[in-house]
Amino acid sequence: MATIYEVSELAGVSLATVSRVINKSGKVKAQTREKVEAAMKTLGYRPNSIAQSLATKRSNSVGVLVPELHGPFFGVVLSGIEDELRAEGKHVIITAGHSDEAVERNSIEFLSSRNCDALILHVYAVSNEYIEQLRESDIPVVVIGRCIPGMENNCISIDDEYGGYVATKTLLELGHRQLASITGPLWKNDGKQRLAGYRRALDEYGLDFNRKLLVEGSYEEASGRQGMRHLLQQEIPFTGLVCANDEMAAGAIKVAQQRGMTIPDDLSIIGFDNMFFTTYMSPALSTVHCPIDEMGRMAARCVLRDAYGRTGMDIQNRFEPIVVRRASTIGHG
Amino acid sequence: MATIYEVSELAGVSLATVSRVINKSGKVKAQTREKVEAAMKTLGYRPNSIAQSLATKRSNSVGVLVPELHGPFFGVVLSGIEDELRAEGKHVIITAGHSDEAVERNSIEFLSSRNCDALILHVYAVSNEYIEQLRESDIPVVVIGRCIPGMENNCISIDDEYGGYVATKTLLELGHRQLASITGPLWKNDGKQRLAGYRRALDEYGLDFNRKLLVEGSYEEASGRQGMRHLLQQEIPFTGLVCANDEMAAGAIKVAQQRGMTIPDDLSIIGFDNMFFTTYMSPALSTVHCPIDEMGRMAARCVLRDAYGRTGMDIQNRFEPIVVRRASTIGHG
DNA sequence: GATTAGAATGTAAGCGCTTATTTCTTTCTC
DNA sequence: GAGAAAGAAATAAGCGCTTACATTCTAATC
Repeated sequence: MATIYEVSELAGVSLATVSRVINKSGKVKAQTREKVEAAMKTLGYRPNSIAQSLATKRSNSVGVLVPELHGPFFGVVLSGIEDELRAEGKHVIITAGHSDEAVERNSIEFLSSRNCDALILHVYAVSNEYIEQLRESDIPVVVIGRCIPGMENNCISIDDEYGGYVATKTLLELGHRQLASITGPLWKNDGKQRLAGYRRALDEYGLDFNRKLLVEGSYEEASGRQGMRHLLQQEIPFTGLVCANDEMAAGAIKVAQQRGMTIPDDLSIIGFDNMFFTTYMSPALSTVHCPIDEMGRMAARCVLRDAYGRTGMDIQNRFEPIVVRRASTIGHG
Repeated sequence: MATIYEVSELAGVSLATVSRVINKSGKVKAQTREKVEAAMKTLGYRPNSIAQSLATKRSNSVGVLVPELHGPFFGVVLSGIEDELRAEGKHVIITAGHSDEAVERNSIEFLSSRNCDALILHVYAVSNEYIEQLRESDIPVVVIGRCIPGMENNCISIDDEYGGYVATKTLLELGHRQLASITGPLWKNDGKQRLAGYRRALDEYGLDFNRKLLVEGSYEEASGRQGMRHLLQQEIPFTGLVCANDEMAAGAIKVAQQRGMTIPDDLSIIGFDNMFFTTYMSPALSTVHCPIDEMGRMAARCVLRDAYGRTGMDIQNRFEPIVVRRASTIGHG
């Protein structure tokens, strides 16, 4: 690969001048610019961005840490991020944290030693303190899916409590009074919040919260199946089921149907996330829509603002989920 | 961030020595190594990998280009790649090519100017020649989902023709004789190949290929719905449907069910890819399994071999799809 | 035509690290 | 204990680029 030196030689100008035309910085006569451009072209020159980074202390890359790369959720987030960042010529370096504290920390160090200009973190295990500390270190950080007090402007989150609330309320308004729920992992903030919303809605309707009609899941389809089996075993009748995400709802439906139940006639079910596959299911799943693509974009914009000094961008930090009613829920009584 | 210089100062040794302990290269007395390590620790030193890259001409990062970041398919591929590469301390830089020639080329240049040590490409629009040329340029390239003659060792692909063939044969063996198909985009190689397999199976059973029972889809769910509507309009009876991917199969099932058909009693449907959501559907979708996670891993291993000189790895370049029978297919006649 | 402000270009010192080469220490042999 | 060989550490030259500062042009002014 040709270097800037060869270009300067061929064009008969100094390194500095070549650099100026590359970066469109400083003044350079049209005529010399053309000479330089011609030389770059004949040499097939492309600036070495590693060298640029070293000299400018900007890597033009932002590190992204998500729990998993596969699965329907994070792809969408990444997609939003990449789109927005790429348009500004920034690179995206990705790693997976696997919701494990050690792996998450390790990934973060990995990314920062790579001189990322900023970090976008969707983490579960690492503490708020750790993140605050990181932020003080110098590198701009934006957090997805968590709202850390004191750094609201750098967090992109969704109101999970409210989501749990409206999901539950939807069933309640349909007349259901005996509800069950398969929650997310309760050590994860979103799982906890969604459950809190569930309970608030029950409270509001003056209904007792029955511990036996609650199972803690893991957000995976298998745990939805398992949870459903467990609920059925209780032999306590229920006509509505609130699941903390769509995959678990899918699992629950599967089990219900295997047991000969008809959804929604025998049981109304609502999920959470509004993943693309919810419409493929039969019945199509009612769920709570989360604008995750949008959240990814917003995270990218925060980075643009904090690390690259862009201004005047529309940034929304907090999102409100909305219910999407489909065929898996129906009126009762 | 502390630099190597500060470390050398604090430890009272030269830069070279510090570098040696960082890289575990060359001989260094245990005693001095400890001094250096202590200094690194008290300074919280982490090597600047940009500078390392510049000096070694290795960026320790590999560029990955996939058609899309969202969607159930590529996340899995990425996951396999990241897993394998990360374990070796390599970074993954991702971009999306959106199956558009200009965007794909642009992405590739973007990645190579970033001094990636290798490229993993899952492209649709760019030509084989372009890739061959790229490869000659100097940077190791591995291609997913395409088998380019002459660079078989750097391609990870699946036998789509065979996949189309066995999918179709599955229905045929179940006794279906009137088949329809919703294909992938026929300008994409995989779409074309799957269709070829479909036709081969028909041939083998001495069945005529009826153009009217063939619709070209786009791999998206909507096009599955549309395709199904179109097929139904032909008013030619068919009892089996082969879809070139699972999403279109989901769309087709949706429409069939809306029209009051029962799957699989009225129509057996088979998909392709074996995406995770196929088991969420009712009936669960029969499909053709493609080991895409595995393919991602293999691509990563090729990179490890070609760019980082690792040896003795198990690498499989060509994969064979296998049918997974579920509830959406049933015997006929 | 001398003066000079401003534009255009050049010079050279880094950015933080690696590594070939050189220099200084040990250790060992006879 | 001299000399050779091996081992440990230091020196210094880059890697390809940016940029503050210095220098040289250019053209406008009187």
